Amino acid sequence: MFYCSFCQASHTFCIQQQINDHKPVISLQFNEGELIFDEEQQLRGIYFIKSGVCKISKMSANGKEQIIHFLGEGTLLGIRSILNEETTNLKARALTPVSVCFLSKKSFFEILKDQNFIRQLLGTFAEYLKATDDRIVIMGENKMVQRLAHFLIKIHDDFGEDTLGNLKLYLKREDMASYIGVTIESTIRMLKVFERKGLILIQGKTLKILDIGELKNISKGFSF
Amino acid sequence: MFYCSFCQASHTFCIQQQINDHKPVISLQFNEGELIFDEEQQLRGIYFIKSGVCKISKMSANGKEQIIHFLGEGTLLGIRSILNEETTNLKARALTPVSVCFLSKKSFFEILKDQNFIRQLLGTFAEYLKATDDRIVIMGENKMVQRLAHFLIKIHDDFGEDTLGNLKLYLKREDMASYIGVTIESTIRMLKVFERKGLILIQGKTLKILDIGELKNISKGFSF
DNA sequence: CGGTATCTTGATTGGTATCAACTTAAGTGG
DNA sequence: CCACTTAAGTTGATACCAATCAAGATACCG
Repeated sequence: MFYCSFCQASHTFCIQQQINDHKPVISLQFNEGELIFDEEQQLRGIYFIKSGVCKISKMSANGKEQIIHFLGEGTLLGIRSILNEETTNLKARALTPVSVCFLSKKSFFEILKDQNFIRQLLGTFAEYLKATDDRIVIMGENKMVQRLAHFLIKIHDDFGEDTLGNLKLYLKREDMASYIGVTIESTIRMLKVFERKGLILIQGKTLKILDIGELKNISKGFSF
Repeated sequence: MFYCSFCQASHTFCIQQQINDHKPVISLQFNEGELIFDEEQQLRGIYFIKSGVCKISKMSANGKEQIIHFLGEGTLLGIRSILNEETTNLKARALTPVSVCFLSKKSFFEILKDQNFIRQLLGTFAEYLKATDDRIVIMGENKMVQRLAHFLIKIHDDFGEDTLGNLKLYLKREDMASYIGVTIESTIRMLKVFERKGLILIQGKTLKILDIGELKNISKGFSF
């Protein structure tokens, strides 16, 4: 969690506070796998994730889905298109049950009058932009080993472990593949390699990180 | 050029106007190849490109340079790090002679009090974010033909042609390679293929687009 | 004019995509 | 609860694209 350079509180807290102070706020629930919004869609407002995880993706020219980010609680969705009065450029789908606040366009522009809020928003955008720049660099890595290692670390850091030490966020092989930009088959094969090397443990659907240090080395291009 | 949803003028114009209205504005010149700022640097302010083109890049884990964007006039540099009070996450280098306005951090935060400016800035950020999302998707394309075709179209659209119909922006093979995420050798080879197919014309340093329609098809994954 | 940066070409290796088949798991309705 | 259907995961064989290594050509600059 990062802290707002203007108000010294964490962004998540601030933004949520602002949104809550502004009525009406509509609460919405999405089931696992449900579509929050699609590409090229006209939104009526923005979404603030209260809990759950969703994947943000975009269809590539060849019809493959490229996952841009996995986003969890405290994230705003749909702002870009609302701000620019455009249709969405990305698709958002719930990976777990997701609970959001929906804020109408009108209410959003109302909050936007608040000097403090708008500055927080700029800070949030800036953070998001940094993360997105990093994604470009990672996608430019020519070896998938590195990208897979990076992905595992990211999921571990962002969403943590359950009580048994397994990754809390379960992802299909398909989604892993879409995120790192390779085929499902290659993903499976490389996961097996990681398992054989004692870096991870695969038990059915669950995945456990065993040697995060070595994974970090791999993601940096060392050894292998 | 896109138009501001708030003030109906083009962003470039508006932002420049705002900056000019705010003294002191320091004008700086950078020669071709000169570094504007490096990664992990502490900036004292932001830069507004008045003319010229620069490349924004980041070192990947394996020590290769990944070019994120080529940015021309009307672009703001360094805002992300100033807003978040962090060091830069990217490197900016002049590709042509570049003329910028430098605006101190203090002056920037002064302008930031202007409700209108801050909204324009949000709009600009949003646009930039969209472009960056697209970059991720393109880097995820597994075939370099598509990425090269896309790159050529982009340089053509963003920076145009000279009076002879050649691409106005000259780029080294190295920079093309860094942008599309492949080796220099592969870039050269694929350019030759494009030339043999009559899509482009290579004359020494200059490059001319002959069949932009077919390049667009290739970038979308058709044929080839 | 010599030295350095950039560009180019060839041969080889290796990583991933692709295709095809199969296994396992998860629903679903009778 | 079982038979059926579909989704997800897995494995192997093969082809192809791009990286790598090595060498040379060309342009550029002091």
